[in-house]
Amino acid sequence: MIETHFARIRARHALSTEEEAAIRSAMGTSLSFEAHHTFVEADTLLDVSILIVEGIAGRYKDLRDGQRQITELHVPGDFTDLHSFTLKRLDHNLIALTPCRVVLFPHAKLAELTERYPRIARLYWFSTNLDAAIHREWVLSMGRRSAIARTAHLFCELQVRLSLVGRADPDGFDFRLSQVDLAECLGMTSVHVNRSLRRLRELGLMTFRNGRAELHDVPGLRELAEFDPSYLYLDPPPL
Amino acid sequence: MIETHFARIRARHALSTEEEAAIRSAMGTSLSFEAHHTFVEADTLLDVSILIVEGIAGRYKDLRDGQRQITELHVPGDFTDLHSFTLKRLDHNLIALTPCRVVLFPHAKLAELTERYPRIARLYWFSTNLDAAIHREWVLSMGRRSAIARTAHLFCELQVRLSLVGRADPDGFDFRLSQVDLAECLGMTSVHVNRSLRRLRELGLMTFRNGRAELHDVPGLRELAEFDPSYLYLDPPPL
DNA sequence: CGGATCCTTGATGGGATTCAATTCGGGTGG
DNA sequence: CCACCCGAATTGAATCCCATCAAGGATCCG
Repeated sequence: MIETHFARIRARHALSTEEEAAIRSAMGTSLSFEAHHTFVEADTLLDVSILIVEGIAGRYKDLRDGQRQITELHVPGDFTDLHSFTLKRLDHNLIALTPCRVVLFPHAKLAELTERYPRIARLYWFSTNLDAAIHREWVLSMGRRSAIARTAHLFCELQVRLSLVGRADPDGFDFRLSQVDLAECLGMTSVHVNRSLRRLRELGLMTFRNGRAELHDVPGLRELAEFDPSYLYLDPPPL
Repeated sequence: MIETHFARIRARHALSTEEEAAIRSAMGTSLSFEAHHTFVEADTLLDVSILIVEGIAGRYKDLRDGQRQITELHVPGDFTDLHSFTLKRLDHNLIALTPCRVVLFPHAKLAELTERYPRIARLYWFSTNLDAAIHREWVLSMGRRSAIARTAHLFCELQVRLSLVGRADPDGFDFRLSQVDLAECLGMTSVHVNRSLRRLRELGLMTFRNGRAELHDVPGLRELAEFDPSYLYLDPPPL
């Protein structure tokens, strides 16, 4: 059920079967959310962290006038809010962008787990630091990349992250978000997302249609986006 | 010497004198950096984390054409790269934006410290999660706030963070960055930073000149920026 | 088949960049 | 003491990327 979680960890660090069993024993309730359901609201006190088993979720913040910014996407195997273990409440909301199945990890169990296994504590600390690295790359995208490069970069990132958990091929992946959702990730309007996607299609780099991304020219896409996967820490020294 | 660090921690959590002493005992060498010196380069293997004693530092990434994006600013009392303790190398560079005095904390000492004092481990985990929260707010700024609101927001954030360590009054603070530096924080050109600052001055909200920010109307500034300090977690439940 | 939702495209406008020139302030040395 | 210089700040003009506004088209589903 949470094999994707172990795949994600093992893409970066060794994990013993004992550690794997310990993590399993910290699992709590399973739940499902419909698409577009905000399942955690900012400022709510939390006593569980949520792991995605299936589906795509996002962290987002709104401005008064209704403008929304998604600050990170989550794929199967990701904790959406492991950081709530130390923060206790979140500064953002969590939404299911597609139908999602999740597993809850009670903070009390995580406390036991991380105290008994300091190495797991470090692995999970690493995991939240990886989220921060993704945030930094998004700050760079928003601040300095053009709309088309930013769009390309997002798909490059997703291709890598989804591959780790067996949800992408080298040349494409299912991704059932609307162009409005993408716009909220990319800090632009859905109209301009549409034009950027058209441009990427015309350049022969990729198509995104009917909830599926086809990457026709990954090197070209990465070149345009200046995508360097090192921020995803796929080859870290042992922890 | 690292009183600002304890002030920063105690603004959010209790810290016993024993814990304080333990942290002190993990201190290593002191160093000074000149302004504009990049003191950590991306992808270098690190075995120390760096605490700022005096000065302003920044995390930044560059694109090929030389465009630079600063993804976070650091003030006295901050670790610039506590996350290198689990990441081992960084996905970004660290630069002294003003002359800086720092203290090194060897990772070996941090490992001892966090294993002996699990609560300190949680406090430091919290600290890196706070960096991520700041990143998220910057993503929102870059993606959805106008140039003037983004500029105002940055000064609101700095006023709060500097106040915690006694480096700001309610109505202003020293801040010896150039408009080019600000542009690299804000994802815009220095020309437009200049125009945004003029607008803020004309609106009677703040002035920034000669390395000093004067906040004439903090409520007005916060209103314009839609600044809500909750992402800085100044009132978290006990850890 | 009608309605909802999402996608697509065109026309127009505006906020930010780009390019360029001028001013300002702080040093430095003749 | 002042001419000179240099980096930083300031301002104007032209341009461009992206947003806004608006209208049609596609797809799906009850």
